Amino acid sequence: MSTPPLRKDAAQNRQRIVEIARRYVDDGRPLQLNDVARTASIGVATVYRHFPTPEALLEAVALPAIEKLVRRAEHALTEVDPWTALRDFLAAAIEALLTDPAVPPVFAAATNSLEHTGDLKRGLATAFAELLTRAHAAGVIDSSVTEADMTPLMCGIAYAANVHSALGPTERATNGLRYLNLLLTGLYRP
Amino acid sequence: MSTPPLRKDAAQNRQRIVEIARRYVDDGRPLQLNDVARTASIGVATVYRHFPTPEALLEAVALPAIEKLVRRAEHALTEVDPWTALRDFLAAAIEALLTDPAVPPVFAAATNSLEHTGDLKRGLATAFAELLTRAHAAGVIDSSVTEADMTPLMCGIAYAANVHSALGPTERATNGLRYLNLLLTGLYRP
DNA sequence: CCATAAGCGGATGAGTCATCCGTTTCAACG
DNA sequence: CGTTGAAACGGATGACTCATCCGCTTATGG
Repeated sequence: MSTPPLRKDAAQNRQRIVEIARRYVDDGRPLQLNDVARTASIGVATVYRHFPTPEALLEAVALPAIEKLVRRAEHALTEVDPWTALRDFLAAAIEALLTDPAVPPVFAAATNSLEHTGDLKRGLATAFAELLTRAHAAGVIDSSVTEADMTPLMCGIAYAANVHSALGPTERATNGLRYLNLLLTGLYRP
Repeated sequence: MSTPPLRKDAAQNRQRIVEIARRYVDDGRPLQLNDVARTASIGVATVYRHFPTPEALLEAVALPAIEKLVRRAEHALTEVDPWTALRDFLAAAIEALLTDPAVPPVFAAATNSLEHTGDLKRGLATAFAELLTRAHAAGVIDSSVTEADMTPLMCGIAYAANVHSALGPTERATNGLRYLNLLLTGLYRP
């Protein structure tokens, strides 16, 4: 599975493509590979070689945000109170989903369909599972909720916050956190 | 605003188009107007004349389900206990969203962009508002939740239940109701 | 039965997508 | 250094989707 390191020019092109793609995502423009290639003044084939599909490119764009979230998860695992740990991590996840438009599709995609972020997402799932196990053991959350529910629920909250396309980023973030609080209230068992 | 009645052949074609489109939706095939036209053995232009965009066609497909939900809302308004009324109606909404794949996009779309279901959706919003007002007055739900939150939250739950594309319809419905219950627990103020 | 407006259909041009293959560039090695 | 082969490049191209336009057909009501 080990890939030989990219040639210098290839690495440069790859990075440039991701940078351009990031702008597309931030501006809400559709991520069309031909279009990205033209903007980057790079041959279409080069773009397709690096990223066979728009999803693959989007993954690369979302990578830093996902990595950051993984670090947050690791940090959450050092928190002693299971409820606080879970709550803080979920808030971080919602923040990532609402802050970076590249994140939700990657988060929602099936893990095994992902080339670049598959491992990271599996890591997140493990962290989720651990946080949930602790919370269950402490008896602070609804016992019927499993790890398999968490990603969908987070995506659902982010989706709900984004449905009002008229709202600005700030209101959407606020709504996302409000919705998360409703869910947390529903989960909590004092 | 009153439209003269359609000519007989036109009405027939329209109905046929919607029927074919319904199959597409049920099978999860993308609703491409050219494609629908060919399947229906009807000229492309005819389809475009009746439904300028795929969204418009989807609306027509979703119409019966939305009408049914409106009737449910009216029924809920006759229930005396505000909490029961709200809960039952929300369950009906989730059921509609999860049962009919045509419903979620229509539900999530901005009301004012809709040709056929705009009035119905406004009616639903009014019913929602009334149910919420009663629940607030009775002090049984979180006071910060407004009518504007309800549609997004319902869409979010439906979305969460559908993220696991691997699951069958039954499991998805079950999960949707579980998620709704979590939300309801979070909303409830005893 | 006729006139006419409403409706029909499919050919077509604009636009997007992704592949193929001849050319160029990098980097390892003598 | 110069050579060489593999790696990477690029853009022309054919397949495909989209939606419009306009000449033809059919329902309807007088």
